Amino acid sequence: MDPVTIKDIAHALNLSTSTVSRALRDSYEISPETKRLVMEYAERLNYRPNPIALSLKGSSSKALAVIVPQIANNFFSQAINGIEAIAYNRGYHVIIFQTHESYEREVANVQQAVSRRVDGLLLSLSSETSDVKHLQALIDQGMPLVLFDRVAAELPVTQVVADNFGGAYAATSHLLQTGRRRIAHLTIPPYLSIAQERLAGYRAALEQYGVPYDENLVRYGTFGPDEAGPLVDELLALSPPPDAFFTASDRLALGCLGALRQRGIDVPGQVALLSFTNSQSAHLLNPPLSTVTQPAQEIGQLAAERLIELIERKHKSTGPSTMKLPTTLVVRESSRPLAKVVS
Amino acid sequence: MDPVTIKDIAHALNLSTSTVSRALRDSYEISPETKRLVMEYAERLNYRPNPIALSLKGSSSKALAVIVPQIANNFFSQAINGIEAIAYNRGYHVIIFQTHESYEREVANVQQAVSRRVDGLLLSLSSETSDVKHLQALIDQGMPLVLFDRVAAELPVTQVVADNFGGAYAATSHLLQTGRRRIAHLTIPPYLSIAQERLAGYRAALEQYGVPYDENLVRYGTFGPDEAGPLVDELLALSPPPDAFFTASDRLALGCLGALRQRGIDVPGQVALLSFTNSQSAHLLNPPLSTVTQPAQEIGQLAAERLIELIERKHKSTGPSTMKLPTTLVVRESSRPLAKVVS
DNA sequence: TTGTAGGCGTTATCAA
DNA sequence: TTGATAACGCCTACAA
Repeated sequence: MDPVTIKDIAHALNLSTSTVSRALRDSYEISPETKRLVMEYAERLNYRPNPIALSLKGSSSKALAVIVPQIANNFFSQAINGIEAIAYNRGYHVIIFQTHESYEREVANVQQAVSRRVDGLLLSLSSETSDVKHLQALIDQGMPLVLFDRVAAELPVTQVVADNFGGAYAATSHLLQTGRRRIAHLTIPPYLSIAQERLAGYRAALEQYGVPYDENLVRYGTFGPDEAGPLVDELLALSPPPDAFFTASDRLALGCLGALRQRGIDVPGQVALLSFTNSQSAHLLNPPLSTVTQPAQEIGQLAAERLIELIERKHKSTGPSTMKLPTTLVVRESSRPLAKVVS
Repeated sequence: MDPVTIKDIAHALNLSTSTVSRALRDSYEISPETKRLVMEYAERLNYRPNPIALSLKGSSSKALAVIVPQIANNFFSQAINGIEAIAYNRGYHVIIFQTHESYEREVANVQQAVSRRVDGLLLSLSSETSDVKHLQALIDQGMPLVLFDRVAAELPVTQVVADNFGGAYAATSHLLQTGRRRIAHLTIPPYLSIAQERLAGYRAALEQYGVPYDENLVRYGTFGPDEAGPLVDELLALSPPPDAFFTASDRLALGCLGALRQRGIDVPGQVALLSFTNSQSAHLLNPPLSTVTQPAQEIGQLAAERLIELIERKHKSTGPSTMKLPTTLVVRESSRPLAKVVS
């Protein structure tokens, strides 16, 4: 049972394809009688316009591309969730691409998305990406584009991010307030906008408390497997060693916590641990992990909304802007009451 | 800068579109000289065939649809990861659809996938789905289809699953071996194949140990938020109350653990907890959670491999089959050494 | 060895 | 109010 086409309907009803096409789109130039006939028949045969043909014809494809480094990552899977929710409501489909943190794959994915004639792109940069010419080209072509989370401020497009500076500032401040002075920062590759902002927030808090910045305390992970252990060892070998860890991701936090416990270090007695995270089980960890949470789903939703706005009324474009969503600091150290601070 | 088409190349080189088309496909009937000319020019202009036109033409679209209940779920995001890896290597793209556990959306998504002319579908049933006519129709149309994880044995298609029976049997046996006798089973909706198989494994282990099956000890969740608490309360109100919980998912395990701790119940002293899970941090929980792990990524990979096989050589189809991948029981109770049992 | 024509499903333009 | 035709980008008989 091949899909029903306009041609089938035209044939069956002894009409021309153009008449059927117009009837289906409820055109004013078709008689009510013909419309009824066509509509009913189409309904009965469960006619669905072929989106491929529509795309080829040059109108919209009703598809959005989402390009992320990794799906199997709480932040991104939650963000995609938000994107998909909005897209679905507005009649768009979502085609997902993963870059696996590779610049090459990012470029290839962008090309593919374009040749698939998506109506717009949502993108979060790979950690390898420092050159954004491929995105500039996209913008020059007039392709609707919204960046989220890992963005490139120099690009004239809408960007949706969490308040990474504020979150890192709040996190570091909290550690300082509870008496920590040697705060290690275990973070993600330094090209990334979010890494830079978090580092800036961390430094700002240190400065505020008159604690000198020590670059030895900052280490960059690479998304490799089991990378936290060695980095933790390096940090513990410093003298004096850190009395707190501020990590920039779920993965680093879990790796760090595992490494610390394996080495018999009391958390948070000897060393405190606080992390950016989107994991659902931070409060069930041993010890419960204090966290800075990004509103992943909301970021996805907002980004998708902006993109669809851009697509559907390119003319009255309000121009690019950067949207910062607040992060939430949740303190879960067993010794103190549960507290929330919104940055 | 509009994308370059065959027509552009033909025009520039004073050739016909068919000659260019054939030259690009390295057809034997084109002179080496012309081929070189065309190839070089195409290269220079960075020509890429328009996949939309190709799809419309009726050949393959080089796209696969993946339909899952939820992306923001460790099992599925890891499975998609595996799918995407295989698909990418074989030159396919992945279009992802979420059903949000809704039968209606599942049907709609299948339709959409078909009208997007995907070359094949990978699907994991929604928890609402009991009627699989929409899939039977797909099969009748000759559309390549592979089911994974949540499958429907009655459909004559390739199915890729974890050994849910074996995993549940191993898990329950372990709890019985450690002296538990009132083992509650907190699981997912009963329509799902995996729920049934896990229940069967649970029952088989009980029988093996001569422990009578008590249906009061089995409760079904519905993927709602915060649903574990009430279910845990109901179970604890039984007399005698359970001395162990065997949960069927990450979500239920975390909900259950949270509920138990909130109620001041010692885990695993008073009540043991063991779960099917794909979370990365089970060993960092308090207490470390013993788990049965599904090879999510491998399931995705295998399913994608099978699907692509099906697509690329429909003729010598080897017929539908069910593939069961082993699960792994990891015991992490603080009182005993780390052990692994493969089912 | 190369070119011409038709078609995939749809819409837009122009004619009837 | 309806129909014929061309076009989107590509491929493939069939003709030259």
